[in-house]
Amino acid sequence: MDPITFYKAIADATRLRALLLLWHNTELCVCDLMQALTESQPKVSRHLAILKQAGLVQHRKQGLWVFYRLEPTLADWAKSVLQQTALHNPEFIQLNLARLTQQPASACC
Amino acid sequence: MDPITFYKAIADATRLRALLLLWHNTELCVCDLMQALTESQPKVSRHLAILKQAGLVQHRKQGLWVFYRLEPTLADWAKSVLQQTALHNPEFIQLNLARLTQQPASACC
DNA sequence: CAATTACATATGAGAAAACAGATATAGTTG
DNA sequence: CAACTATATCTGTTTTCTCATATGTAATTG
Repeated sequence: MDPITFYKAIADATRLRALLLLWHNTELCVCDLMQALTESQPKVSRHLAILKQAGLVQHRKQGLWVFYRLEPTLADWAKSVLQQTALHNPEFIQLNLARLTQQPASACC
Repeated sequence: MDPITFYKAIADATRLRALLLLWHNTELCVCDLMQALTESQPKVSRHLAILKQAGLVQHRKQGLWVFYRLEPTLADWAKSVLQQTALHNPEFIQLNLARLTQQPASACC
């Protein structure tokens, strides 16, 4: 994993929030993320595509919807960076996490 | 330290390389970095200004030249991120480090 | 079963904004 | 004045957003 590719990918609030939500929840569909991030569908979809392109997430299609999760083969140092970020910046995703747990996972679909 | 500010700052090859060089060498002047990075003076200077603006480095003026070092009060998680990056991506700064040690520190000034 | 409708997601186009680089120049210090 | 560093300006590139539309799948209807 090239560090610049990695850092460019996470140097955006929408993308970093999405990643940290996936760090907390292992698997989320696009509509979950739309709700948690309160962002439009095309915006979320596009940013997820960027994360996938960069090799940070993988996706799985199930019927009508698509579930994303962190790329399990992500380099350990990159995982560690995400973990540090998640653990020491709780306020950064607090609201988004709350919006997620208001609804049981994937209740939107 | 806001994570987006931090990651935007390091999501650039020149800036990340400069930071990692400072991680290895504690203190370097602009001309050291110019040599190690083989980049123009205005380019190095401008990127250092961005790093300083983001709170990642501090600088000290001594006579004619300016020495930069990592901001010592940088949040621990951010330091940890830089460390992970430095330790697990040796090839990323290998050449730059070599160019640095060819000359004794600040031999350029 | 065929056709239609509804739904979730992805993508394309175009405009606006942020960014990076080069050259020239300005400060500052000795 | 000479050396080192910072900044201004212009230019070309990259990002990002929004709106509209396409794709693919499920459910419904006749």
